[in-house]
Amino acid sequence: MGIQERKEKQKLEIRKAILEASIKLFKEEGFDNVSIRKIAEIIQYSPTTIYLYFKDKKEILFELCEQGFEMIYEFTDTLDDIHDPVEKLKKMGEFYILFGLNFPEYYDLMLIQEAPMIHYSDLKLPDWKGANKVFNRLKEFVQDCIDQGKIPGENVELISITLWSTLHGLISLHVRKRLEKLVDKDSIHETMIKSLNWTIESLIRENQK
Amino acid sequence: MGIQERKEKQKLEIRKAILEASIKLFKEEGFDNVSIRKIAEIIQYSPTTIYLYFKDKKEILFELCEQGFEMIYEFTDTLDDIHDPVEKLKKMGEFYILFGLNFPEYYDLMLIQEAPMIHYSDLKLPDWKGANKVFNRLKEFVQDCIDQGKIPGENVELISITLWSTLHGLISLHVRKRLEKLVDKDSIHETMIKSLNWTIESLIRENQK
DNA sequence: TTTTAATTGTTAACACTGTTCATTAAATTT
DNA sequence: AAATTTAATGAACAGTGTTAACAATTAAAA
Repeated sequence: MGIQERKEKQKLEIRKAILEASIKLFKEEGFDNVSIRKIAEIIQYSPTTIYLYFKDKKEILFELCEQGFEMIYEFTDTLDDIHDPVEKLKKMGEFYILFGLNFPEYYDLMLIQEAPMIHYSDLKLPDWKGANKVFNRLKEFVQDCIDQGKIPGENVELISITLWSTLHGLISLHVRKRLEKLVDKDSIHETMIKSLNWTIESLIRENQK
Repeated sequence: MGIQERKEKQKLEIRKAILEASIKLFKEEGFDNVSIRKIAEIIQYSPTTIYLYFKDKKEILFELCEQGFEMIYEFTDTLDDIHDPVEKLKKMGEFYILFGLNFPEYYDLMLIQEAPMIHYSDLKLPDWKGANKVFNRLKEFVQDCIDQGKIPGENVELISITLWSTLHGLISLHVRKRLEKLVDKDSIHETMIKSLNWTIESLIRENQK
């Protein structure tokens, strides 16, 4: 089955080339410039060829998302040094905020754009793999806080999702150009950090009453 | 200046017709079907005529947004009966959640879509008028809570924005098809309500320590 | 009242988009 | 060498927002 193998390999290589071209376009020219025709031009194939390797554009965007979540997930590994779980939580939140502020287009694609999610429901993939990896990390950290008696642990899931929602709310308001209408433009990062700290602190204080 | 007046009136009428056609399309056929050509067909003018009354499509979308915020704002008036400011806050949050769940496309346009906000930065309008009206109401309620000693009042702005962000985070995750990947599909509303209550309760409890 | 000027509306076109279908070229199997 | 499967493509579809050039209508000035 040497020929079959080589063929599979070639197929994967073209897939890879398509993805790399997409990422290049995405990073250098922005989301709006990731078009099938432009990808095709980079890899020197006709636009229709892309449809032999990906079901549609959404499937390509989905792969870009996964890459983004991997970036966040990899960061969480660097938090192993910190022993205080509350500090871990804060650092994770701070990184998440910085990710949103520094790579707004990635954040947009990963958590706001509808297209990549429609792909999921089509193929019924293991649901939102990359995001779930990150979310599970968050839940671990919250659980650690509970285990060490730092915060009251009634509902890990709810606490985690509320924490995430707060940051996602702020970041997505910013990414989609709304936060600067409510908050001074120069204090957006500060506001997010304050909001994060205030939320976590109130969790802790509640436990200390 | 009778002629001028009549002309202005006619101009406003066509503007109104364009907006009404847009709203009709938006409500009946969804956001994707609000196109300049379709609007033109409804009002029986050529597509280019629309550009005599609106700078671009974004300006039309902006008007739809304002209409949506007015819907929310009008609801806040019905909260005058409630005297407990905490209850007011909760009811406002509950309504906001229902708005997001019942009119996801409106919510999307008002708080997620980029297009209507780009219009703002172009014309430097009084910033995000409708949304600010609603946000000010929220701040009033939070201030009431502080004044009546229900919650600690260090930073009204920060508390308000954090509360809003939490709900916006949840709703926008839902509207953009992410929440169902983290939470059981049937308990989305429940999760939102729990998250809202938990956030407000922790605010109150913090004060009672 | 006639001519000039300004406003209002339209047609055609541009430069795109994602996607599909029929057709051709290449590689593999019989 | 012929038949068959696989890979790749060109042309086209049906749409998008927007603009420039042109025609028609209306108002103002001569």
